[in-house]
Amino acid sequence: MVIGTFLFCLQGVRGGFGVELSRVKSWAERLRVMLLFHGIVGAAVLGSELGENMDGNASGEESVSVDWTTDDELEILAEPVTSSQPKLATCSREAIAGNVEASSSAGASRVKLINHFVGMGFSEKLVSKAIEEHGEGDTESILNALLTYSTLEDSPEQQLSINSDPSSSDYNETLQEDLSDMDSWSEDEIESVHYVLLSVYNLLCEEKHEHVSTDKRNVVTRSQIQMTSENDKPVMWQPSSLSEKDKKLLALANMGYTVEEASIAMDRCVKELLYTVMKNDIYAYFAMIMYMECLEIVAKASVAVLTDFICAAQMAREEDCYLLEDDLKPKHLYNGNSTNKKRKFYEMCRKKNVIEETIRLPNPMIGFGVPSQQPEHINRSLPEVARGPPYFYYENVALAPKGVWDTISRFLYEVEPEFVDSKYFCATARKRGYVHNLPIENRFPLIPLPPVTIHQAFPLSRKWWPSWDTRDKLNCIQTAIGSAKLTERIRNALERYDGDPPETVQRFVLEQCRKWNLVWVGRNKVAPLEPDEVEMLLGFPKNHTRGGGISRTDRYKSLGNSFQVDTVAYHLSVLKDIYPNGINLLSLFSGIGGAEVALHRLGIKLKNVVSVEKSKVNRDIVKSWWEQTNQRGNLIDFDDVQQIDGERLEQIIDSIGGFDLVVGGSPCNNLAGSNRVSRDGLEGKESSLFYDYFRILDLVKCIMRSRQV
DNA sequence: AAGAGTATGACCTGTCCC
DNA sequence: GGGACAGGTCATACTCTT
Repeated sequence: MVIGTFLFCLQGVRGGFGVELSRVKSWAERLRVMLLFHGIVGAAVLGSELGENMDGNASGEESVSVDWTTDDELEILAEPVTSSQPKLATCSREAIAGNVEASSSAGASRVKLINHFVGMGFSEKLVSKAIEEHGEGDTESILNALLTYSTLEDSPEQQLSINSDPSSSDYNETLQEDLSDMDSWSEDEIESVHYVLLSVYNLLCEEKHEHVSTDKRNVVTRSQIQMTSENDKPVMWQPSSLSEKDKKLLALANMGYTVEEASIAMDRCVKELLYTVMKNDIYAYFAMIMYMECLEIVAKASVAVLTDFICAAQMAREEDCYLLEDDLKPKHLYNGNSTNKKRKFYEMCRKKNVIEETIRLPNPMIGFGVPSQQPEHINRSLPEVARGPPYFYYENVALAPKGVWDTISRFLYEVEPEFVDSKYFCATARKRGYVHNLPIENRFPLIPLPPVTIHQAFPLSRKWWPSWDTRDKLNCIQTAIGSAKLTERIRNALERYDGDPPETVQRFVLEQCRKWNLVWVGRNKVAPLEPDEVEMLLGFPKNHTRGGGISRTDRYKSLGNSFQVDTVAYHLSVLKDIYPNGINLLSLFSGIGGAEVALHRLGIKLKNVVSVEKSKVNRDIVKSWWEQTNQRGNLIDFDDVQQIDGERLEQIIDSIGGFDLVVGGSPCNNLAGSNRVSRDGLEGKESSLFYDYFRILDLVKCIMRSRQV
């Protein structure tokens, strides 16, 4: 049974090395099956989320438009629900539960209890037996009994008898197919896959021990695998399949490391990589991609890399504790010591070429060109799957933690991000990455061209601008402004001197001016930008965010989170010729409507705009702008991207005839360098909404494709 | 209660120098 | 090549004021 389940998964592992969507989707189901099978409740929730997130249908029904079951899944789903195999039971929990309910003559509570355990992956027969032995009241004893039964069934002899059971012939066929497929695997491939799956499994067991007592289950630990005496042979792992690992351990031992050190290092190598995958709140696609990366990395890991891990492990041991040994809370990845380790880990991997070279930011940051400058070489070829319609346009901060843009690009159909600093368009810097499938020829800028220097933007400030402040561009506009206390301190520091202040004072003042984007508004007086000045710099109409119940602080916040309109408009300008009659726009994370304003200013008619924005204040700003600009199209707004599921999208697409453009800049909170508290990367609370952008975009593509057929 | 003010680093990159 | 250094960053949590 266990062998079958693992082989079932292994087949997926092998198929999952690429990023082809159907394989990833297939994988999610496989992982869910594995997790459910092992009764790891919390992790199984993750597994089930994988499926739900993929078709955007939380009810668990298959979306018409998304076919994420591959042939082999369909085969398994078709298997009889009365099979005694937990693997089968987990494929359709609802179906099984219904079957159990219908066939059982027990009372309601008993049916519920049976459903509960069947839903965890145990067969109805075993569950009934366990309940009879332990009564309905003691669920823990029932669970332990079920786990014990499973352990007994896992022995090869038992496995044989189960497989010979006529009622499980379908399962038998599947298993044989899996086995035959394995014949074509290389030894290294099998070894790597075994090893990683084992690590995932053990890690899950460690993390979830509060739910399931591991000592009563057939958990094969690393120590068990290393046992070589006859009595201690692992139940489910053939020693031959681990020879490569043993060779590595031996090589490390020969280099003077103890077997324990080598073993721990190998464990940590995988655990470090897999840590992110194991958090329950992580989104499915990311988890799957990370998982596949782990497999690849470990498969490629050389002895030299592992020696580095031993060094890291030794260093870690000298310190208080290692995050993955003692505490698996996410925050530990982002505090002092662990971040250093993480960095060391990445550095080591990069040195050893274990991790592929990450996307690097261009210098100058002009993407595929800005009005005043063109890069020397443009190498742009879109993968077939990425081509529109619909066109898509995704934006986020360029200076995100390492690896974030690689992930974003990988999800968005392997399209290379275009990194552009808005200082080439206006008087303020704004380094952003844009992933889009738009043509890049024949772009044109918005007219009139905005001021591109501070003095052009704020001519009145020239009078007060000291010669030693050499700035001609402002830094990135953020969500908070410099305080009055700070500007007062600066004034006090400068008023002590008649002429130019000493260099130390100049340096202090300049540093603060750069940090807080202060401009000179009088003799010795600096001040933060006013909200309307920020609106102008970012390309919005004056007073765009003013009034209607929005506070000054909120204006800064909304503007700080917005697009730079001229930059975005330059990229979107190519749509004007493609859609002379206007476009249907899906705008996710609309904010104050940067994309809408850009398209409007380009003269591209907005036929139907579906706008999704959480902040009511921002939604009101867009609504107000929509009315003031006398738009003739329809503005439909939603407040949460997670409400947008396949069904709703189908309705919208059927009524408006499809989207021409899907725009979105997902939250950057957990990516932005200014965040000192929760710069958690793409898996952060807000920034993980990127996966909703991808989910919705992918749904739109699928639905529109299905409508064309 | 809402708005405004304030203190709170770390990560990443580029540059310089040895 | 690598170490030191400088600059820049779509923020957050708490406290104070109105």
